[in-house]
Amino acid sequence: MEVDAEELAYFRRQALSCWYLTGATASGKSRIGITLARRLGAEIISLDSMAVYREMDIGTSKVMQEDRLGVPHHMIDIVDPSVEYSLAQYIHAARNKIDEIQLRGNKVLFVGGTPLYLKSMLRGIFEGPAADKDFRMRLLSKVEGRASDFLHNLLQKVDPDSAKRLHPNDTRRIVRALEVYEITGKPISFYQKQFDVGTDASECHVYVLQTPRDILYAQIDKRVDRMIYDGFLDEVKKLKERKQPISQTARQALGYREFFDYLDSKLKYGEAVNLIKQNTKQFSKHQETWFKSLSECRFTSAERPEFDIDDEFDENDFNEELASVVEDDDDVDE
RNA sequence: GGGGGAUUUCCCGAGUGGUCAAAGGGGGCAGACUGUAAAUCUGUUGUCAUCGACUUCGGAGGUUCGAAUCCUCCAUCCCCCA
Repeated sequence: MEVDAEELAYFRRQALSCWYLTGATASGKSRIGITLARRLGAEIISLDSMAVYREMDIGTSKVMQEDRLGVPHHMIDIVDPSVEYSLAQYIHAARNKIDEIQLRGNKVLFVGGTPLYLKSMLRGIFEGPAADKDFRMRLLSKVEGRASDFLHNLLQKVDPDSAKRLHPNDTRRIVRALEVYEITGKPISFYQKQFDVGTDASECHVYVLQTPRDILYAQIDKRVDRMIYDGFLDEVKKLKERKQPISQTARQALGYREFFDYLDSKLKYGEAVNLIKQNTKQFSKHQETWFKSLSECRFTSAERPEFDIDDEFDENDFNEELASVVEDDDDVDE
């Protein structure tokens, strides 16, 4: 369970050999990504915590096969919605994909907007224990009727560093920290600290598409309306009617959780739709905060993206092709 | 036409004489974040400003040392009786 420095270095090198295209939701990553991938001769690995789920297409804005213009996409539709997919599973699978693609002689372009996955790809993940449901149940059953800082106090005893770092109300992280300590005998802070060192943006290819807030918000509204027009609610109904219920993780995806609440009569239809828009905007802000905090990121306008590609890359060709792709996309008939 | 109830800071909503720039929630703004992450958690949110000062609780007056809170009139909305 020790962190192997050599292994860490290997994965860093591997991660930095890839390209990354990210940005807030609805900033146009997918379209630009396909064009960029073609320029680079890259295959795309989706960097998205929800696109891994099958049967969740509309609400996750998956790029459908016919729109991929021949660029292979990976890490999409790889698990059943009943599965609790996790960060670590993603990272392990993505690393294998990188090897696979590079062995084929292709480059790798990550495209997606899950910032935690981005950070974990770039900086690594510790080989800690998986979530332990039983442990968590046992722990939480002890909490009943205790003071609100009960868990925090427990953590204070075994892992003061983490206790200091975590707010007493941050139950989720406190539980995880206790869990790691319980299983490994070592504080989670011991494992985590080596991943706080970033790489300078000039040494990697991590591009963040930026859109002015008001424009982005308008795009979000438009996109949500489009999803609904495309049958988003039916998609959610089907998920609700499955014999095998969808996982907690999948259920909390934006748009899905609001429509589930609508279907459970906890929200009126209009309320649900407005909430989807609002929550999506909040999410985009959250993403923005993440990107700002990562030293690896280079920011470029989503309107006219610029990438640092040396070999015979023609910016004009790129923009032209990009324009044609975007055009195809936007014909929303009522 | 008569009787009753409302009007609070961006929104909802507490507050019935001082401890009120005004609870709580939402939204906004900012931040954290490594096995649930499209999740979760935190800070902040009248104005200017260092203490502090100034302007706010539909409007206008009044009572009081002191009012979002009491009185009068006006405006708007709601309910009940005609």
